[in-house]
Amino acid sequence: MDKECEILDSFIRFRGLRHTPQRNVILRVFLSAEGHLSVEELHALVKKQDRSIGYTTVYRTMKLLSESGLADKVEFGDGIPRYEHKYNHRHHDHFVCVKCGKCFEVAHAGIEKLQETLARERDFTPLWHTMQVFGLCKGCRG
Amino acid sequence: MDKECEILDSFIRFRGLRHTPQRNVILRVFLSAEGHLSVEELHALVKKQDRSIGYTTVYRTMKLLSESGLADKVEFGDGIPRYEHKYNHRHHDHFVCVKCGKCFEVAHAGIEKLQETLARERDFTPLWHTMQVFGLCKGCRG
DNA sequence: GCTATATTGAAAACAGTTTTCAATAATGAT
DNA sequence: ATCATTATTGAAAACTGTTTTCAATATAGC
Repeated sequence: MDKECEILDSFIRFRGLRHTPQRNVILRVFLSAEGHLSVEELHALVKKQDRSIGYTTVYRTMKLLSESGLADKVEFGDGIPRYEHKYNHRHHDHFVCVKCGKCFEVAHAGIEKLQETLARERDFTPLWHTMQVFGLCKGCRG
Repeated sequence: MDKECEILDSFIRFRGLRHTPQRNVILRVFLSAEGHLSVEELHALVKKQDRSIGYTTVYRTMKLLSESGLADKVEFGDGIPRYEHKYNHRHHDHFVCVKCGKCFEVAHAGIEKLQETLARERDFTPLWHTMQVFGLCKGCRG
């Protein structure tokens, strides 16, 4: 968490932006929360720390965290973007249960390799990718 | 195209819905268009055939085409869902150029296999998946 | 043709996000 | 510390893509 604060810190300095208590609160709340959070969920958590922080500021700050490489915006096809931690987290794909909504993260070098190969065959330079597998988790299959 | 009309036809009958000229026009326009079309783009094409058809009807009809298995809704991360042909088209992944927006379709059995394996290892029953690789195409790399 | 009701298009409502704007607050210079 | 500059904030308004509402219309079965 110290490291992440430092990253935001230098990003803010680099861009000529300013430190604010709101940004600190939002970063802290985001980092201490697990899983994939929508802006709405994040705002609800943030308000528990400081009810005066508006959702506009959460939107703006999450954009900032994305740009600084601390957060990653992911989409699971329900139209609601969510944010997950990015710093110190290897890239992974998502297995989403269509019944309970739970989401498993899967990192596998083979997939990345295969994508690289397919891209190269088509003279395409891959920069990043997203993959979601939708299905039923163990508990929901019965 | 005859086959697709037949599919919509029986889907409409099966569901107790009704045939309308609007639905026919929209299906025809969708089938004769190439690539990945947003509702807005589709509506523009449809209006060339019949200016009285509203965008609401295009939304409703595309939902119908999806449900009947003729169309597939795909998302490329820019927040604008697009539709592509589904009937007689094998599942494929998308390579999207982040500069020019062009989109290549890639079908590869290896990826599906790998996904199956990973899913099974996690006691997860995969139903469908989407994968997008973002990068630079040959022309845009220079 | 007649009836029941699905469909239509326009407008309104809606949801999530972004912009606007006046008030506030952080930063660097003094 | 004080001041001047200007980034930031929160609320409200605007915006965008989509869905719902509703009265008018059109379809399908009798």
